[in-house]
Amino acid sequence: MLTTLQILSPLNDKQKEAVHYTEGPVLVLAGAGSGKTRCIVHRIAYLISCKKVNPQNILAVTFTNKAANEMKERLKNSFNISTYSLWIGTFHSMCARILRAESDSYSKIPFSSNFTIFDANDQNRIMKNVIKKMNISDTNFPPKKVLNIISLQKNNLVNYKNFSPNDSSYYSKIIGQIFENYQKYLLENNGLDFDDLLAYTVWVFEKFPEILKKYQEKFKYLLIDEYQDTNFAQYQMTYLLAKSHKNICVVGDDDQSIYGWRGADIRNILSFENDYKTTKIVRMTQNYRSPELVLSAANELIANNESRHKKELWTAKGKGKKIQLYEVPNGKYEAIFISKKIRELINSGKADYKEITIFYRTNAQSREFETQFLKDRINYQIVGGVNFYQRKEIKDILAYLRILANPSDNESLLRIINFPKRGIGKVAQSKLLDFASHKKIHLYSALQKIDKTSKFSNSALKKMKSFYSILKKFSVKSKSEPINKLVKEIVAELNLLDFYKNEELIKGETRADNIKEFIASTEDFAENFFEEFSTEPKLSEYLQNISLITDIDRTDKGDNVVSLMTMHNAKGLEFPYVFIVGAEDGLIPHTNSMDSVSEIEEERRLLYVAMTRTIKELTMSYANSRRFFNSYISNFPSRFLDEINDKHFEKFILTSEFNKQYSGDLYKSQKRKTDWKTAHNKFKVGQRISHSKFGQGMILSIRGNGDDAKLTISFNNGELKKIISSFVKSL
DNA sequence: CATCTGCTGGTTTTT
DNA sequence: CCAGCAGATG
Repeated sequence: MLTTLQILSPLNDKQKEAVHYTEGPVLVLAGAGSGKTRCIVHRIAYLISCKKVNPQNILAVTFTNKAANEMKERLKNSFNISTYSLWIGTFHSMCARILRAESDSYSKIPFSSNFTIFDANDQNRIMKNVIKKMNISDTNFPPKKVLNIISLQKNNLVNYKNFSPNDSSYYSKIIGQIFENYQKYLLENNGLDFDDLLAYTVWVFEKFPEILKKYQEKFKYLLIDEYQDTNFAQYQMTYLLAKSHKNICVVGDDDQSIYGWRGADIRNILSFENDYKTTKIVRMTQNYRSPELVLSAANELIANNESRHKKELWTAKGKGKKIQLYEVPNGKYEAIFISKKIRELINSGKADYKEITIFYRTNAQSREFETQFLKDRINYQIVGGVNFYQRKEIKDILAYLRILANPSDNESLLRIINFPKRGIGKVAQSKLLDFASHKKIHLYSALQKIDKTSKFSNSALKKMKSFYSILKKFSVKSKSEPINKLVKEIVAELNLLDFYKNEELIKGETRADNIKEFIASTEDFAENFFEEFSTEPKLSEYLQNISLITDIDRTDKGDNVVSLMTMHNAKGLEFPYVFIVGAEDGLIPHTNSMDSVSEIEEERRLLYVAMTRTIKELTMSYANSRRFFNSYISNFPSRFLDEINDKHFEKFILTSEFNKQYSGDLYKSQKRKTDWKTAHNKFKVGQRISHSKFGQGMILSIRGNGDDAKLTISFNNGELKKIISSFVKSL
């Protein structure tokens, strides 16, 4: 146990205040690099060591599982605190845990504790089927768009029963019906999507006061990190938990709110003091991370936002180097020259791979860097992007595991009923589906119950029986054997490694490698689990942990590599050498996020977040031309660059040098005719319009500027069309 | 019933 | 440019 002095002395006055003030509501407005994480860790240590608070009475919510793990490590290593009974995790993981704990004790909760968590891929598949079954066209109701709408509803605690859009259009009515069918399908599968984890937890708290009371009493001290990125469901959840004791400490920075599009509401942090009358506010404005030139550039940029708490970060660090700003001819050359710069940093001994990072706005931008880095032998790693656990070969194995844990999970069963190929094709599958729905049972038990009286051919019957017996065998093993052993046996029994070796050479090989890595990861998991709980993890323990793990959480291997990631994934991280690429109008701010002030402001915050990750040197670049599918587009430098005084930059133009090397092809692109300063859209998303031929409708999205803008419109007759803006009149 | 092929459409950001 | 998918073929 450490003394109060030992915990507080490394902190500055503001940080001390935030740690010290443990009773009642506290709002910590912590600017970028001001020691936010440190503050939370020390506060937890202070509560446990000095205030003698039982660790099981503390709940700390972080934005990623990675952040949670880092906090646990720091508590263990720096303060010798056991994190065994401490709840530290994301909202989603905490909700999953609560729902698994409570759902079996209450028959009114419409799912049971072994529920499957469906990820974005599953959601897509499911939504496609729902729409198909309803006999509506998926061009009028694109699954992803519909899912997006439903997601926002759920985050605002709207379910299909109380879904009542303010317009009574055909479009909205159908959305309501899709919502209902989708949700019912999830529950039939005993499955939840990400948003359900939040929404059902709030629902449970409100519906069963005794459950709420239990958690209110358990979590006497709440800490919420990144509060600026909470949505209404998360807001309501914390409000309910804090209601009785009000020992709630939220930490955040309105300037770093970058998830508005996901339902996050910046007002949650801006109006915290109104929600809790006796709020103690701590403002932390000293930045310990960035050199002065970088910080003041970021300050200047963010000062252009209207809706924010006014504040200016300062640093005691030296001036540092100017931001290097490069104009390059195109995306390919951007990668070539950055690769060169990185090579120089490494060879000169100035930096190690792991001290360098590249931030971009869209995942697609990573490709050019990957190819170039492979050529130049620069070790790199993509953080985020296509999730390891979402790869086909991994999801197939996971589907086996899921069906064993949750026999109602038809979705997973259908995924593997004919994988690897065992001769159960479309026809047999649809017969099985009919049989199951007729008997009102799920597919797994349908497999068990089919017999000669049902209309299956003898051979189909035999194949399905044998599939059932395989599952049955695994199922028995899953109850006694640890997860790592089970996975190994499944892979062996299905002969997956050989299967992939026979596939196309490169693809098959990486797939086989991924499976091996997956097996290794289950072994790691089992080992860690045993260390912590002194017992071997079974299937259910594994699935509960794995379903919410994302790639960002997995990157802790400490490899010495350059990190590539989106600006969104950069949140909470820091690197000595930062490269921000694609600083262009159209990328940041993104074309799809530039038709309202609030969208532009969020884009500005995103760039602000990216810039303030810098510990030593910041380099930015923009390209004149960029590959877009199979054509080229020309972008202007980001308007945000104009908002920063030139004295912060050292500018380079690489165009002329480049023209000599690469003439021809790459320069066929035409310059965009409109200047962003004058370009504007007369239409807004959500606006109602009319068209001479198709009648009235509502704008769902806008692409491009001015009269050339392409509008996606849902017309009242149910059709979805893409129309050039000049053919449309506002109502 | 499985496999092959040619077409389409998708790129904003993610727990 | 590429993955995923519908429809034709063996």
